Amino acid sequence: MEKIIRSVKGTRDFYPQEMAVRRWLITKIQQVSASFGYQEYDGPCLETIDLYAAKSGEELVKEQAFVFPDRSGENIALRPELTPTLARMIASKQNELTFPCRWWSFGPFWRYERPQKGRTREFFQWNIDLIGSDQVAADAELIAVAAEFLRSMGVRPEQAKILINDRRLMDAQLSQIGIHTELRPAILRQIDRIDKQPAEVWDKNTLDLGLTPEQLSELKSLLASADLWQQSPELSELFSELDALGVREYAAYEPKIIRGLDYYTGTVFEARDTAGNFRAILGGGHYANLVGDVGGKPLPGVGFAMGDVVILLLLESLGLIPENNAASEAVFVSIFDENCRSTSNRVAARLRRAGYKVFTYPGTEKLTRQLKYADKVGARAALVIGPDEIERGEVVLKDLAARTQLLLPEAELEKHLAAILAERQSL
RNA sequence: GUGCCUGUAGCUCAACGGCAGAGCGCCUCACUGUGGAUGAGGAGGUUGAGGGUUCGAAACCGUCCAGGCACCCCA
Repeated sequence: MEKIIRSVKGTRDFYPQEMAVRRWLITKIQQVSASFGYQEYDGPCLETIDLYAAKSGEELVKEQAFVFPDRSGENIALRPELTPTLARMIASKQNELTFPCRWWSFGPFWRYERPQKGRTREFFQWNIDLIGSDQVAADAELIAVAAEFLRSMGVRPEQAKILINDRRLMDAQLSQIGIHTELRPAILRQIDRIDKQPAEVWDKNTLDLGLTPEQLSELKSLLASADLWQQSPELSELFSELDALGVREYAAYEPKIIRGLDYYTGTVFEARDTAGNFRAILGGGHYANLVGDVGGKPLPGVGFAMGDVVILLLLESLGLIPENNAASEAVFVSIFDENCRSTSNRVAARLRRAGYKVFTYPGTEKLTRQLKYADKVGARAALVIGPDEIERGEVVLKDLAARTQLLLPEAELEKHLAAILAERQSL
């Protein structure tokens, strides 16, 4: 093995094959976002550490952000999430924007974490937010966006579900059990990890937080209550909205969903594969005041984020990633010999101007090699233009997939090419 | 940051203290003005790195690097 300088831990190389998949994912995200009237935006990848100081979970910034001093000594962070940037962008134009804003973004993020399945140090994330509305309808809309996205990827409701809860409901329920206000945040965090710890360990840890055995028992029956949402007017309305939006089948109530980030104040949700093979596909919720820490008038909203890693793992496991190959609709023009090169180039140029994707061979190696090359890179069609064809003004058009070929006048080339490529479209 | 598992040819893996191998892929040829196939040859490894134990290490031991699994946290 030669000494090759290693890539940075937790980063991924996107070769054309992987890049085509990423491009496909971005296209789907763009289409779904636009179909709900959302506009694309982006912020810088570099931010001052101060932006994150007051917001986010503390651990997210202190332990999971890539932070380094720039040449002037200022501490710069590679953005670990987009929400603080969004808050700043909204706050600084708060008086000129028209609310509610519907914004989405897709870009790279970095977190200094231990890489493992579904988690890398550099990842791409779709962020989408509806800002400036406190209505249940806004929460429902974002969940519908998530559901329609899953649908557009070919993921069926029995394969992945959006699990929904409401922090206000949980808070009220904890209060009813008699859990004191100061204790509730810790209990909520504990609820969030109930499926990650063995039952006895979780019980013990929960008791250690200060619950009585009776409260623990009540808490556990609370978390097993699939009908709890019916006690929440907001959730009742939410599920009814989801029904009208045609995405009810993707949604499910789940009292264990809390979400880690502090700024969620109402509806919280995350999408998970029903087989339980992967971590959360996406997560989000309702916040009471996006711009609270950045200054500006209180502004509620709802949004979610989806990383590229888990969704691609899921799609891969479900066989839902299409074959993507940039060359698959391209035409290969072979170069028979030096004397024929100019004719081949002329034909190639003409086809490009007609809108086809056309590539040639750099040298004049024998046809076997050239056609093998065309086949391996996945070209859809190939042309052979030798001395005999040139003399008669003809070309040989090969359908590489069908393994057939036609000898035809050069003038009829476009007509036949269009037929071959149309045939591919219909597959 | 903590614990556990793994690292052998381009890829997937075998060899488990005694000569480092297979399948696939790659290259050449049969092949002539024609790509899936078939056949015949061929190239390719300091066994992740650098130490130790041993007559002898891919294998055993500790260190580092990387990947995976769980925790933490989260997309």
